[in-house]
Formats: sequence, structure tokens, C-alpha cells
Amino acid sequence: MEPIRVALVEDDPDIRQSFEAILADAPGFACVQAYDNAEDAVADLLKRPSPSGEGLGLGSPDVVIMDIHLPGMSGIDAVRLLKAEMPMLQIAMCTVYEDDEHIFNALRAGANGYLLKRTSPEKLLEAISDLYHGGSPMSSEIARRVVASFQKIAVPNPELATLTAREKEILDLLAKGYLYKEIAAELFISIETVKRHIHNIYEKLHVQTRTEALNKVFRMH
Amino acid sequence: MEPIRVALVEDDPDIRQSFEAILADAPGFACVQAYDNAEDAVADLLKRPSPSGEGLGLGSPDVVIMDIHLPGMSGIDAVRLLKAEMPMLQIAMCTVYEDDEHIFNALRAGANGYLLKRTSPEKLLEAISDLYHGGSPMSSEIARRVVASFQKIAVPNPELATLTAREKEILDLLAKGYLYKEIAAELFISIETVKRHIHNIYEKLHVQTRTEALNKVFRMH
DNA sequence: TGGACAATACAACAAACGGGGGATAGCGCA
DNA sequence: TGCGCTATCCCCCGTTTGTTGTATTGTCCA
Repeated sequence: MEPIRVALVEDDPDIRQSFEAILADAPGFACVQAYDNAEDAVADLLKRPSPSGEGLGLGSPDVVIMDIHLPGMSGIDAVRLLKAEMPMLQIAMCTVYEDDEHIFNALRAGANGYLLKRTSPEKLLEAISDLYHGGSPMSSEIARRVVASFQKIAVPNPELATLTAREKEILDLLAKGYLYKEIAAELFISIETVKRHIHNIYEKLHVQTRTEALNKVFRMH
Repeated sequence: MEPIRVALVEDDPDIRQSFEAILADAPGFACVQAYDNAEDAVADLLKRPSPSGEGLGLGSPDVVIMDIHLPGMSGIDAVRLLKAEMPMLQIAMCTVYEDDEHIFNALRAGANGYLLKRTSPEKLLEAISDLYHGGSPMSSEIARRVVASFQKIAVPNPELATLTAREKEILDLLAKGYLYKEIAAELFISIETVKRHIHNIYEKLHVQTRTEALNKVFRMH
């Protein structure tokens, strides 16, 4: 069985060599490239592009372990560039940063996993294998924040709760861009009633225009 | 050392007994409750509320493993109710569903982890331990979808790319709810120019009204 | 140097929006 | 029974939005 081909991007020589040693000792893994900066890594890895995203070039690694804090270009920008050209390449960040900003920017840029540097060698190898098989390994602190981010999304607006069912129904159509007369036709009521409802909605939400109302609705979604 | 106290909510007696057996055999784990439906589980677990969220009641489990498909109330609704009263209680879903809808609804409801039923006994125990220590265990297929959801958020609309810098600037103000005359004042141009720009924007986005334009802008943000 | 494009501006007009004042009818609850 | 809330409807009026014309200026590029 072919070993999993790994590339490292890490500026600290001690850490890089330590990772290389771990990979060299582990059966089934091979460190095929190691870079100490993002510019070299991007330039070199893009030399072996997958013709149309359906596979990786011959010399390409299967998995990239990318530091975030690097001299010059950041690891996050490197991920963005690499993923744009080689979407099948599996990349995991490996860094000391565990704040939401770094985590979410990295994932938005296209990173497939996010590990903390204090990850044990066994967990690191397990993560690389997981990546290779299409998983998204995360240190448990990271998973926790990612999961927590789903709960924060819904910030219930108390103003919205004061709307009646009919008002919510009309606000929903309003948000979709329906004209007053279209709402009236949809609900089989007169346009005057639509105006009255919308007037009441605006009063409850403390807004004057449709756009302000929409911003209140979208903000918590 | 005290064992981790686990409660199960699972309607299939075979699976429930199998989980109980796994927990009974594992040192450091104890199955303290098992329910075959969500109503009983919620009613019973809420009898031991944490006074103000800072801890769990004396008879409470540390960790709950919750099925989603149950007779009557769903496991997702049960999580919502339990988390509202006992936010410190750690709950992981354990189910066969691996579609985005179920995953994200469960996480939004407050679930701390999400496991698939085909998870091996070793991984299950590891997940329970991870939960107990504040992590968010996920099967790797689940982690993959959760991470992918961060990338999908930004679906670049090619129509938006055709807008000039000035048009984007005006669209931005338009989205914030500015009136035409306010945009004119903000940018030191005439209201007629604002109308012209907005007209051009609508043409490029293939919309007729402000609200339709906003929906195009918000959709990819 | 001519053409394409972006930004600016004006005019006239129709449609849509939003505020103000009413009014009626039903429904539940004190 | 009466009060409050909700949903429904009407009129008047000014403002805002969006369309359709036309036109000037500047820039960039072939």
C-alpha cells in the first residue's frame, strides 16, 4: 500500500524537523515536501495542478499541514490560493491560534481541518489519515468553538416576537420582494389591509422603511 | 476516580442494551439512566435542575447520548428543552441521519456532539470522554459537513462581480436603507446620478426593486 | 484618434410606498 | 357586558422609487 504523501509548511525549523521525524518513523506516511514559507509552498505546489480538479498531479502530496503564522504571506492566504487551483488537495492548519477569528477565517479560506500545535504525534497521524480519507480533523477545543458558532447564529429578536402570525406572514412576503398588491393577491385581502398590517409591523419593529425592516429580519438569521 | 455518568435516550431496545453493555464493561463509565422516549427523558432529567446553570443536580448524568428518531417528541426538540434549563449538561446526538438538515438543526438546538450509529464502541467511549471534558465529538463524516458549511457561506455571485466600484458603493448604502437623497448627500452627487447608478445596478443584477437586489446581496453573505 | 465605458447630470412621468385619519367585525377574557 | 386585540377595509396626501429619454465629461485602450 502506498504511503500517504504529506507536505509541511512551517517556518520554525525545530517543529518542522520534529514533524518530519514523526512522519519518517510512522509506517504508511511519507513527508514528500517541507517549506519554511507560504510563497515557496504555493509556487511549488501549483506547479503540479490537477487538470480540472478531478485529481492531483503526479508529484503532488495528498495532504498539506499548514502553519498560519509564517514570514510574509499567511498560511490562510496560502490555503485560499491553493484551494482555488487544487480543490481536491486536503489541507489542515496547524497552529497555536485558537481564537474564533483565526479558526473561521481558515475554514472559510477552504482548510479541511484545524489542529493545535500541542496535538500529540499519535493524534497528528490519525488526523492526517482522517484528512486523507475525506474527514475534517479538529482538535477538540476547535470542534467546540465550531459547534458553538452554530448556536450563536440565532439571536432571537424580542421585537419580532411581538408580531402576530398574520404580521409575520406578511413580513415574510415583504422580505421576498413582493409588492403590496402582490401580497394582497396572495393572501386574498385588500391592498389597504396590507398597508395597515405593514404599518403596524413597522411600528412594532421601530422602523420606517421596508429595507430597515429587512435588516432587522436578516440580522438574526 | 468517579466514573462518567451517562444517560441514554434510544427507542430501539437492541441498540440501547448494546450501549448499556458497552458502558458497563468500560472502566470509568457508568450508565445511570436509559429512556426509550424523549418525553420521559426530559421530564425525568429536568427533575434535577441545576439551580442557576452553574452545575448539575446530584442525580444528573454528566453526559446524554440522544437518538433523533424517537416515538413522539424528536431528540432534537428534547435537546432544545433540556439545554434551555440545563445548559451545562453535555449532549451528543447518536443517529443514522447524516444529512445537513438534521445535523444543523441538532447543533442549533444545542447539541454538543453528533455521532453516527455505526461508531465503534472504542470511538463511542472516546466521544463520551471528550464530551465530558468539554469537547465536541463528531464522526468524521459529520465534521466534514460542518466544515464544508463554512465554505458554502460565500457563494460568489458572478453578477455582483460586474458591478463597478462606484456601483458597489451605492449598493452598499442602498442595502443599509439609505434614501436616494441620503446617498446623494453622502457621496456629494445629485440624486439623479444616484437614480442612474441604481438603475444600472438593477439591470446588471436582473432585478426591478431594491428588495430583490438586497436578496441577491444577502444570499451570498 | 476613435470607440467603449464609467461617472456625472437633467427632465418628465408612472408606480409604489408610507403616514394620517378613520371604521367595522369577531374573539377572548375579566 | 365591556375592554382590548386582531384582522379587515376605505380615503387623502406627500414622498420615494423606478423607467425612459438625452447629454457631457474623462479615462483607458486598441
